[in-house]
Amino acid sequence: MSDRRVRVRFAPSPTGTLHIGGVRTALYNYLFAHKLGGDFILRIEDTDQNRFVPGAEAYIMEALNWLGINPTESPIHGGPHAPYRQSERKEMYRAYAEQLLQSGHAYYAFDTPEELEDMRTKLTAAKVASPQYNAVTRNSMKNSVTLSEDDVKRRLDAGEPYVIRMKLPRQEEVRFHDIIRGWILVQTQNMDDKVLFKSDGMPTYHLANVVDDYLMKITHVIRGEEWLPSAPLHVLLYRYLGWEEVMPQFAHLPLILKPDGNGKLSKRDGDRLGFPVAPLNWKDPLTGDTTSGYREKGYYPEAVLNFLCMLGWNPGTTQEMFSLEELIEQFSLERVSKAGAKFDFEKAKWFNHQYLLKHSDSELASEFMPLVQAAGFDRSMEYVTTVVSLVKERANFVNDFMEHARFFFEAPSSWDEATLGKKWKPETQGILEGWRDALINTDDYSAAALEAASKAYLESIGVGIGQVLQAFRILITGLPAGPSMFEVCALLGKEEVGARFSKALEFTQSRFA
RNA sequence: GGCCCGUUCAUCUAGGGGUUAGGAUACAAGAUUUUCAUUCUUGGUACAGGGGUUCGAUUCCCCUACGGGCUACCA
Repeated sequence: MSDRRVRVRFAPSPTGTLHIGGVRTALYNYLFAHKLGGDFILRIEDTDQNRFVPGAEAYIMEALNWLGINPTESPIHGGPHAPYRQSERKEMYRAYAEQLLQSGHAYYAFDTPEELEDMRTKLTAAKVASPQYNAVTRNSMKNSVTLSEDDVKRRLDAGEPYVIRMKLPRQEEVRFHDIIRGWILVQTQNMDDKVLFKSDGMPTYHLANVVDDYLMKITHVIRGEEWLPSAPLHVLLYRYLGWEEVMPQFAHLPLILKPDGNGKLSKRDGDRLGFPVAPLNWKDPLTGDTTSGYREKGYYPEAVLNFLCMLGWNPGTTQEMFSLEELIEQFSLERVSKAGAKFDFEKAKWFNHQYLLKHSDSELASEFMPLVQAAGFDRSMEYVTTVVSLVKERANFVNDFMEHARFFFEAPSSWDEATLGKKWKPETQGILEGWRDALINTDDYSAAALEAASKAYLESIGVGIGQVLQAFRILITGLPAGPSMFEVCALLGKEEVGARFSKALEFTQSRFA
């Protein structure tokens, strides 16, 4: 067992978007596999035909690809254990259910949904602590434990719908080791005879999962904590199938919780709180519901990975910024924390800002250029590069650039009157008109020269720059804050500065005179 | 309700029998930028509660509280 090649799998159901918690599970699997030189497998768990959503599988593939954590084996990459969709493996599960039937660890059950409902309501009414289909109650239900062999055969031959249930011992302790949580003990009296094989001929998660992990030679099962309660069942399945020797090791990850209130993070929280909980935009083809994604919001995949990884894991040092390569090198399941983590959207933005700042101005300009063009502006790459260098500090996303930089592309159509009014004094109009003239008469349009010319002018009339700088800014950009005004004017050029000045001064004249 | 898992600053977390309980984000103050942002400095707030064990518990054990997950012919 210990010398087996490490093989892990990410096994989502194609029921909609990939939730951000699922992305983290995929990431941890990926990191673990690469750290140990093993294989990372994507298996699509689509045994529930009712929940199948077209496009969901492609979405998962695209998301993993965007993040750069591609599997080595998958439905589209193929691999030695294909197929990797459970619906296409349907025929394989039957034999294992039969094996369990043979060895007495499973039985046929013919109960209708109404009968099951009945059983549960009766037990609840009788104040039974946990109503379940188990070693006690199965004796009063319609199954191959209570029915005669002939009766069972007759029903099967007649094509009566049935399921195959696991036959759990009445009282037995199941213990297994979880890499993150240590030893877990559960009594079979608290578990029930789970359905392994559904009446539609499909296995349930439990059977399919164990069979596939065995067949695909999975060595470590790294999955969300929501699976912890059924892990003992899986352990028993390995035992009854005779595979205990090669049973994978388990690692149940803590959940990602809502930033406010209680409960695990859900798709709805994203819309409610205004941040994405999915990697990519998604529109449900059935309901038409849309979910926004990190990619479209403007996040870098590296930032998402970095942020997600730190939610529930840490390297034991103070390092926070990690490349994928560094994560692979440093990751270990032992350092995954046990408690659920509340999602911190502010920190996610901070991470993106850090990654944004790591890009060079020319890289950022290339990223920003399509948005510039989409807004209908035609500027050189050189111009855009300078713009980007002036606004990048105050943006978390390239998508935010335009909001800070619009005035570099077109003259303001309005001016921040509230702020202007506060700063405005009777003499302001004259001071600014003089400033305009000074700048119009300057030929050297470097930021340094403009600063020198401006200061010389203001000094000559005995005015401190602080008294009029903000008004100046608003006249040129429309906004009360932004990059250095001398840099702004240098980039805009004499003609544009003069034009903006004149137009704005007309406005202030009529507005404040 | 039952079963299982968990609980260190507002949030993510480090630490793990003897520490001024550390870092990051957020927040606040100051410096720089005569703007904003960046950057720098500083600041405040945390071991859920109660019992043990121990010379000594945030750290180990038990109980309680709280939080979370599961409790389907869903995964």
